[in-house]
Amino acid sequence: MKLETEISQESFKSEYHKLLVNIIYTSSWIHSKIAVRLKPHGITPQQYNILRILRGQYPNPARVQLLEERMLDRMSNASRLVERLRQKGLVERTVCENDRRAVDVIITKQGLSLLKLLDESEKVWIKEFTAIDQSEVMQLNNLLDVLRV
Amino acid sequence: MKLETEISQESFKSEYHKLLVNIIYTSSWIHSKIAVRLKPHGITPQQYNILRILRGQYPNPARVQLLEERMLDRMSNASRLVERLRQKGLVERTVCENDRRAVDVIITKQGLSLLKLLDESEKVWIKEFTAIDQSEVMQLNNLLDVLRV
DNA sequence: AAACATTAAATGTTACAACATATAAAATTA
DNA sequence: TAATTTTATATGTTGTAACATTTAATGTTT
Repeated sequence: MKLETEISQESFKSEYHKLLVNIIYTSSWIHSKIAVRLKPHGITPQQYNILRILRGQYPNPARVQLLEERMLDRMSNASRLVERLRQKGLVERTVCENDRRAVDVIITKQGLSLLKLLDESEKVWIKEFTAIDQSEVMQLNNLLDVLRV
Repeated sequence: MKLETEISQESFKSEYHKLLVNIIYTSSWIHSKIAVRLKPHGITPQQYNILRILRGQYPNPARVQLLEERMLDRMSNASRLVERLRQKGLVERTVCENDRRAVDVIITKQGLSLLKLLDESEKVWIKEFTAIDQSEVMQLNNLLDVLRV
């Protein structure tokens, strides 16, 4: 749907100005759709992001540092997110043997089976995007990569 | 820059999967650039968003409800944002005469001149996006509108 | 008009982002 | 080796998102 309609703004100073708003708006649109899909499973998009990074490393552990580097939103809250996931039994934390400052985080069996469940729901969900075809998606990906210099 | 490099993820299940991540990542990239630009002026991106909506209505006031509808992030925190802006002297709140449940919010002279200042800094900032040309920006805008069915 | 429903805004709660600071362990240097 | 610096993580604080509930005013119904 046209951005102008969705946020009731008649015009933008330029197509560049519109693009910035369009990307932020679309991101928040996608984010909320993902949040709704995750909600019945008791995790948030940020926690989901962490779990997927951990699955990518499995069966090796990942340090908090690595999680921070790969998260979509930069910050130093990874240790708090890990703690919440630990309380839910989805990850385990062990102080690293050779470097006792570091913490090894590993996804549990329970975490892995939750992700498996969510893979299925994602498969169904992603089919919603039928309005846009494969070549247009590739164009979008390329243009976004160009935008971020 | 290529998304895969930026978040150290070698591959995606599909271009569609990549697109979702790409949009969220790019949005957070833009958001943080805006936040940095606003910081010296003591306001946040959300407060900036509210001020611009109010300027669009000026010299008429806007109700909290209208702000909520037009904000990029949906929620019911508009009244708290307005309160923060009021404390900074950037907006004024008056209980509406004909409907005493409603609140009229109007941007102050001080708010308007802050926006004027920020318009200048935006002009400079937006020139950073030279990697992408006008026609590509229009393509991106159209594709994002198509994506959001 | 009194009872009930609706509406506009405010407030409460949990999780998170961004940023600053603290803590403890390891690495480096004097 | 003792002192200093760096590194890895944790914690504290402010502002916000998402969601639920509350409060007060207005509308509607009987």
